[in-house]
Amino acid sequence: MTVLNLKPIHKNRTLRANVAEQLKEAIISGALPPGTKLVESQLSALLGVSRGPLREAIRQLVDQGLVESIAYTGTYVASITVQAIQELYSFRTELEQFAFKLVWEKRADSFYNELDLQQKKLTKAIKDNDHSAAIFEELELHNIVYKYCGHALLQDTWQRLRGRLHLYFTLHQNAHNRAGPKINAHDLYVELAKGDDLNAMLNHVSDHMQQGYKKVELLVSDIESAN
Amino acid sequence: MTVLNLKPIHKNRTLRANVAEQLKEAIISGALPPGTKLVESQLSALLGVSRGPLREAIRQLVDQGLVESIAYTGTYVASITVQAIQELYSFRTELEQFAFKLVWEKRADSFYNELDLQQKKLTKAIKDNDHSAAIFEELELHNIVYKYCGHALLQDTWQRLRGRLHLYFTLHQNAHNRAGPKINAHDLYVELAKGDDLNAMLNHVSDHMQQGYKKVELLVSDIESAN
DNA sequence: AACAGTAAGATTGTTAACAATCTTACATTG
DNA sequence: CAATGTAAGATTGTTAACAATCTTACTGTT
Repeated sequence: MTVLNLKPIHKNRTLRANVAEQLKEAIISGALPPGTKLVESQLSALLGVSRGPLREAIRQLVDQGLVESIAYTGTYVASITVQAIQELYSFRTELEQFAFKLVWEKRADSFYNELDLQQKKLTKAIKDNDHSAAIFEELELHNIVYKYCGHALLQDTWQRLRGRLHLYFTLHQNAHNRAGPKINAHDLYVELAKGDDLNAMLNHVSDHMQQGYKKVELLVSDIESAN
Repeated sequence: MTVLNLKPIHKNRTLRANVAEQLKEAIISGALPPGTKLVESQLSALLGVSRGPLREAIRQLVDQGLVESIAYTGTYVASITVQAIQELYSFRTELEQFAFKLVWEKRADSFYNELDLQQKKLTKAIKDNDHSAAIFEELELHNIVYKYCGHALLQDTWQRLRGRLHLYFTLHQNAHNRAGPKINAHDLYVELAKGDDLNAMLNHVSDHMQQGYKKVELLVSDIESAN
């Protein structure tokens, strides 16, 4: 039999999964801002779904840290705190450094090609002024190293953070009305990821994250002044 | 008003939470071995609970990696694979090193005291030949650094791994019919955690984890030979 | 005998009604 | 008027019946 490339079947067909996907999208796109109360009866009516699968979907988002739940009281889109942002960035630094350490000796052409391809997608989104796409493509670029390092647990953990990270980016962008990723911000990242100096890469990850944090720091001041 | 020390109220009172707790206990204690099919109707009857909250509890365990779910087909207690064990140990090494880096400058008497206290509990459990308690107390000892490092996201991630780790320990113990943690295995760990040499601590964490992995390696061969 | 088709049973997914809890507004009391 | 008690409404938690899907065993065909 010749090689047969079949597309994966979308076994996403449970309502629970669809609802979770839509809710997540609504949150990370900023349509449901932090603090918004998620009333089950309203949402289930809105989505044309009963409360059972909706509740299961909400629980999933709780586990991803995108919503917070208080028993018998309500679930709310997760609020942003200074500490949460700091933690996310510091933790993410560790994860991505670990990922590069793992992937370093395993890198191959497919890895390099995907980096280049993804960088092009990111650049295009920025040039097109498509802020929303730019955020997605930036996360996709960082996703590559996790995908290739072959560590399922690490990738899982990264995916869990990714939603919150996306939300922060979106909020920052909405608050300051432009300012997606800069056009050349990832040139060095890709360069080093294809290069021979692991330590340089690790240091850059650290720097890159700190720069990212500085960017979101503006959001932090907004939050503090809002209290 | 004088200082008022009230115990936290057990807001664990939703069935979902209670069921999740009991199911988790049943799994990590080995009562429900890997591969066991969790039939909702059976479990709900057994627990005297309807399927709604039971399903929500099961979803929670899925997110913790303790059970695996296939839509319309069934949920099963997570199987053990060599890769999963390796990943867990390598990832845990990174997490705990990060935790020690964070806590190092913040350490205070309460931290040292808790280490000593917990080491005593662990030693007692081992002396009493209470294997199950020894596993718990060992995990509690490692839990301390996560508790004191003040990084909620890190602690959360650790908690998520802890269940699976507990399960591996239990399985290993059941398979080889003794061999909880050795009586002095954590002396150096506590010593270094109270000492002044961060690098020595980080190296020891790495060694300690590798020793732990070696121990569970026996379990690995059991798995492989079972296939 | 091997294979495809099919129907019965079991199990998960979903729904809608019911129960428990919380919040809010209002009345009561000192 | 402040503080406490109370009742109404809203919302989450729970249940049990119904629908969709999968598995398995059986039948028939080649």
